[in-house]
Amino acid sequence: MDTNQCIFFQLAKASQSGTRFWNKQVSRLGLTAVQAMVLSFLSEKDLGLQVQLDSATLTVILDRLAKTGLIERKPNPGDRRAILVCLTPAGKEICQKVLVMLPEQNQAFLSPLTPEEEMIFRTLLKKLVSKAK
Amino acid sequence: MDTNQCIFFQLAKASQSGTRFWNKQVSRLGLTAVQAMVLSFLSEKDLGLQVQLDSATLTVILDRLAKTGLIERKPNPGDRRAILVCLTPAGKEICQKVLVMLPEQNQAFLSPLTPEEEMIFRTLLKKLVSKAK
DNA sequence: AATATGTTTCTTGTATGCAAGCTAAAATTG
DNA sequence: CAATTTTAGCTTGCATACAAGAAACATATT
Repeated sequence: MDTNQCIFFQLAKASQSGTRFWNKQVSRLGLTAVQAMVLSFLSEKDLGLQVQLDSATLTVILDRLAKTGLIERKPNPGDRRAILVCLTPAGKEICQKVLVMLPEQNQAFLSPLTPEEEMIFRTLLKKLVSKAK
Repeated sequence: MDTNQCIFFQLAKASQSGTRFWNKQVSRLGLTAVQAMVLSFLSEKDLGLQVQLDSATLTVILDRLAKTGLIERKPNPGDRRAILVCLTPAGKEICQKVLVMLPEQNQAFLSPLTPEEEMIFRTLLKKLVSKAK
């Protein structure tokens, strides 16, 4: 079997290609690809639980976002183990910009595919991952 | 736009899912996912140029493979800047096992898709990445 | 031959990603 | 209600990923 045909390899390279693409855009805001993603998740729900990031990874990313003054950790009144991750005013401002760029850059990256192909691709991607252990 | 629908995010998670899957298999050989991939590339051509890895990244990976005695760096007679990466006997042995596992585990990971869907998926994946900047 | 330019590898520094293990605080159970 | 188990976040240690740049060597040009 040709190693280039390895699906693990291909997915990794596709992911890297997408991350590089997205990274170029958000680096103008002083953010990394993952940081921008975390910010946009924060704008949706107050919790970063959707991020599917390891808690160890998320801790460090939040550290950096806190250091640059975009988020704040606040105590959670209902559960003293937990924290509330809140956007600062500066964080809200940048987050707005990210939310504008997100659909634009998704479109741009997906432009090699026709709308129909995009839909099929997204469907198959979801099907593949949802059943993976 | 729902951040979960972000293609960069989805590709990253699909890639991580695949890497975790493959990692579980090759960890029994004492290898990481990337190390196993590099070894299988070495078995094809003498050069690791197909790996599409940053030279900085590759250097460290080769360091680890050399430390565990699976590869050796040899001087390249034709170009004194370059090196030849060679499999040691131990490296060849493990590489054989990797090459057996590779198609098996590809099949296993892709099992949520029908053969037809798999073909479409691979085609679209290639189309997407080949035109990405 | 001497200079300029390009190439190959390595080094350094920064940023994820994850396993393993810790602590404090909940939630559960007897 | 006291003992056990679970959970949320953090720390540490290791393994990619990549930008930037250094060092050594090769190639092209003059």
